[in-house]
Amino acid sequence: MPERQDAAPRPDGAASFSARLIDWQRRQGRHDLPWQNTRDAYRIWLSEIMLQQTQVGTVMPYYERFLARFPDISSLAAAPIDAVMQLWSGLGYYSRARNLHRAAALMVERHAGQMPASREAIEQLPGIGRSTAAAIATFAFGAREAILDGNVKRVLARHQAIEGLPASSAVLARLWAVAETFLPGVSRSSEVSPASPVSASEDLIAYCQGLMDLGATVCTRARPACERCPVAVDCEARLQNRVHELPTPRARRVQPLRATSMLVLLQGDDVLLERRPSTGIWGGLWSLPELQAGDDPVLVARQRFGLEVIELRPLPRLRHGFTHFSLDIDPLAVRVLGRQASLGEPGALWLPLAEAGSAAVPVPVRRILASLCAGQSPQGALDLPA
DNA sequence: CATCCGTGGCG
DNA sequence: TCGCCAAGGAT
Repeated sequence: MPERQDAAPRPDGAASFSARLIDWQRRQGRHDLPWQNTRDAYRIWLSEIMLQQTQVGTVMPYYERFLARFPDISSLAAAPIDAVMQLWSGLGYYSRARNLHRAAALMVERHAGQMPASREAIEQLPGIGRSTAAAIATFAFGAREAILDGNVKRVLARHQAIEGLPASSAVLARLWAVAETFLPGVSRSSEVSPASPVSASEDLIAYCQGLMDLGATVCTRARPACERCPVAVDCEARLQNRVHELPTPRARRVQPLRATSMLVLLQGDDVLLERRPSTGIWGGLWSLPELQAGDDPVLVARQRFGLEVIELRPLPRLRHGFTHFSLDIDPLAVRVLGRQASLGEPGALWLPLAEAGSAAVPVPVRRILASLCAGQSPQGALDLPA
């Protein structure tokens, strides 16, 4: 199987896919994102993890905060997990943060606190799959590795007119094969700019970045700008007038609606948070105790937490959307006494209401706490709008 | 291999 | 308002 089918100039005189993409990236690509213009494997790794299933604009403030608090692998490895989760709170997919923390510790233990340099070794770390490992190896070490994220899948599926669900194994295998075939050749830098040859690793970095930039800014899902695309002349989807139908969209399904009730247990200025299990939704985050349908909040407060209820007030319902279901949350503010009875209970924590919203909590809990904080009276009564 | 895991932006 | 999904990986 020819590894570099595309590396040579095409018979029709057009430059290769990679040469056109590299040239485009240098002229039209993104060059000033916070995680660019560095070869620091830690910074690149952190950005790649945050950017998984998350858009650039969302990531930026989280990235800056995280880097300021944990500037390198060893500081991250030494941090308590709650400090890591707190900086991830609101970003979603919280297993990414737990795996990041685990991987940092593994690198301290096994790799002298350094990111290993090969794609294969990087891929052994938790939370890092083939594509993320390839991106880190490329950007940090100038490796020649194919990436295949959502942007690249869309670009390649269109350019090669590959039908079928990109998540299916057959289509995925074809996309990986194309991604490898299109990699720049080992010594083709002179093709791009003969007057000022650049190193092969710089070409590889520009190619990798260019694939993602093209998907993010030109070959977008809706309304792609084919007139600005450097590989439009031989894009099969465009030639067949099928750009809008590729890649094949996922079959949609009805999203279930679930419901829960959350207890906001208040004593003095403090609210009770519970640590969620490390698996499942909001894994490892702190949250409000949940009430099963039909549970009596007075009994739950007494039996589960040893607290006596003084006052109850339902708060407005929130609907929170996830990728695969929606959740209606009915918060119930409860003023209680008897807090010492629950001291020492593992996985429970009293925090000042004003601070709890900035702890490692999921977004809807932060919203509940914020609304309560805004309506809190100095005496500590549940002074809330009816 | 299909499902699960968050949140926010956008058409 | 609502469906879609974004620099994916683990199970």
